[in-house]
Amino acid sequence: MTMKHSTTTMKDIARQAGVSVMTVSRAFKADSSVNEATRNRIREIAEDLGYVFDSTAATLRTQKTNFVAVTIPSINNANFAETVDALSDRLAEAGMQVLLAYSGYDLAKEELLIEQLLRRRPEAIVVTGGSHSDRARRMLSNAGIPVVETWDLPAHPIGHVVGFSNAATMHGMVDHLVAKGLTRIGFIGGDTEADTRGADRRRGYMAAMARHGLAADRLIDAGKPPISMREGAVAMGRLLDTLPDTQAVICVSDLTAFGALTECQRRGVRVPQDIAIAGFGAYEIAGISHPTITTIDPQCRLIGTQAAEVILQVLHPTAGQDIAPRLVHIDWQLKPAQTT
Amino acid sequence: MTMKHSTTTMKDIARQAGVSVMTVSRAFKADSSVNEATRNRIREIAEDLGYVFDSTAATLRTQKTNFVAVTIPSINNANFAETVDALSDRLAEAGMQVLLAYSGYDLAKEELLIEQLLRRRPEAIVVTGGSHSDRARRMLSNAGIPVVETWDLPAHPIGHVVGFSNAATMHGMVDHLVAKGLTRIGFIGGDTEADTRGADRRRGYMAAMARHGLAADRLIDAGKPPISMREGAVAMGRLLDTLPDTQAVICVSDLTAFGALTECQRRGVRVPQDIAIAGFGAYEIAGISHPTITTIDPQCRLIGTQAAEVILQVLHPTAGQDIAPRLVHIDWQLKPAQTT
DNA sequence: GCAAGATTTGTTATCGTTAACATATTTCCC
DNA sequence: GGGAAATATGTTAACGATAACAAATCTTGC
Repeated sequence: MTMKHSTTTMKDIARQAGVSVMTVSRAFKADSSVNEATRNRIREIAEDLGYVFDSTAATLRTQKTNFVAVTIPSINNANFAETVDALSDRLAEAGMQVLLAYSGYDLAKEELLIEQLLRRRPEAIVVTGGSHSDRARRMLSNAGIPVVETWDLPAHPIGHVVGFSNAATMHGMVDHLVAKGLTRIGFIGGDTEADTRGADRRRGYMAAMARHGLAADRLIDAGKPPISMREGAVAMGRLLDTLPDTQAVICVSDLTAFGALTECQRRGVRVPQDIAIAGFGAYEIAGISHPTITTIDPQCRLIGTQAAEVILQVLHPTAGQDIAPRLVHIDWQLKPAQTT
Repeated sequence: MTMKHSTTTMKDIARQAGVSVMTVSRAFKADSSVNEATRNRIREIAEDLGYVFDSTAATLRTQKTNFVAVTIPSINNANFAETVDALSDRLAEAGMQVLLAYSGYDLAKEELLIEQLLRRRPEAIVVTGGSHSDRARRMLSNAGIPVVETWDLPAHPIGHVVGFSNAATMHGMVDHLVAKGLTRIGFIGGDTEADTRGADRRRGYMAAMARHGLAADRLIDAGKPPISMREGAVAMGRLLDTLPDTQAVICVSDLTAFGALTECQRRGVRVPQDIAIAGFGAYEIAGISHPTITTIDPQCRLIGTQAAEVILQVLHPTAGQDIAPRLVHIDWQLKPAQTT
């Protein structure tokens, strides 16, 4: 219980305990051979001095940081939060931590983040999506650590992949709606450039409509991602104003979809009788709103645990395991709205 | 464009450029005196070798990490996400990064996180809430860095505080409902131990009811936090089953409140005519659901920017500024539901 | 052309920890 | 009781960067 501990080091403890610094170091390692009495004495003195282990120094010497860097587009997104949560949980079991950074759906910012993260020498890096700036791709390739791209199936993966085809989910969704006899189907999404996964879904919608011989011309651009509930409501208003005969609308996310739903409720448009509403992400709200929202469950947590699994396998390969890039396909599921 | 860069260091660049390591180091610092031609040559070689600066080593030597540690209860919470986002933005302007960790509403886990974070030698640490384990408090006090407690007004602050009284917000809410002539007011919240802010709100509700001479006996325990929408719906079901004459219900968060709202809709209970619903947090859903939800806006982003401001002031005190612990009061606001 | 000052580069030591090796002490078995 | 094995501790050097100081090179004005 002294003050000014900011600078307490193993040296101080060693002096006080009358041992060498190395013995102190060993006293903190579980498996090392130190006399039990000595170890306890050292631990006590450390506690007393308010000692906090300096992992910076240890990292420099051992070249092991024991953390995995993760980039996501937004911190305020339940989908990515679940993936990160599952990832952290699984990695924590292996004694590793996650260092999280978010890009704000901006590839230039992502590039910057990746550089900053790599400077801290992570053991592996997980990025969301398969679109990155050229320099970001180069840095990732050269980093000499496992790279996992998630939430996407990039055409030219950098390293490992744990994801699904966003476009394919929209094929599934369009098929589902068409099977219900709906043909005049719209799409509410964001600015194509920024949210690459959203853009993929939009393309998937268009391709799927074409496959059914239907016009994919009921596209509402709701601005820069992420598209909020409010923007979803505004977009729905525009759709109802301009194309009132629309029978169904697919939204880029469940939050957008919920906003759209509330706009219908405000206008007295009945859902799903007058218009069906679908989203993406299997957010809690999709299953509990009244009425519920048809959605795609991308299995957020599974993406996280699988990414962790890939990392652990590649970092600690057991005999006979190849070190080839992994490509893990995540099976998304369509969850229809409850027809109560 | 060589391979195996995992170990490229300034030494390698120095050798290739025919200069000393120190010159390489200087070539990466903006203000240092290096011949422009030399600097460019070094930068080129670095790029060529795929060099990535090793901040671990720099940190050890300079004793500056340039990051602030932050703990929040949950990563999947828009309120905390906004606070962290605002905090990051402001700190980024000053060239600092945020290292985020979440405790899962578990004080034992928070203690562990705090220790792990301090080992990385942050310049400052921001924690959510004012309740911590004894050892956590001790570690924070002894850390020798600025400590900011947020989202609360602790009776015995560790260092600086940027927050508000959760109990006071509930006084405001009860007053608001009573002013509308409602007296049979319930509360849906979580397990008292785990979510200390939620517990404070619950206590605030009870005190406020007592102040009005009303019975605070319509308490529904919705389980372990965070209380989801679904749990809110279930809790509302129990309230309607057991105390159908309840006129208003305050929920521990807007998400809980929305779940409660949907349960009313499923049962044909009219909101707000039959029962009024209030929440907490000014989540987007509170303002857009149909009907909207009365809520408390705790000014999440302001908490973040103010916390950043405190940290920057304390870390770089300008002449004449005291270094006394700051106590920043955040003015929450009650946002009534729209009466359309 | 030369001293004084400015600019550029180099040398050495160091941050706090730990791997690798060396040495001292204890245990244990025949 | 002697020596091999096991246990406990110490010494040295290193991880990759940079602060502090030293030295070399270049400007500049008279």
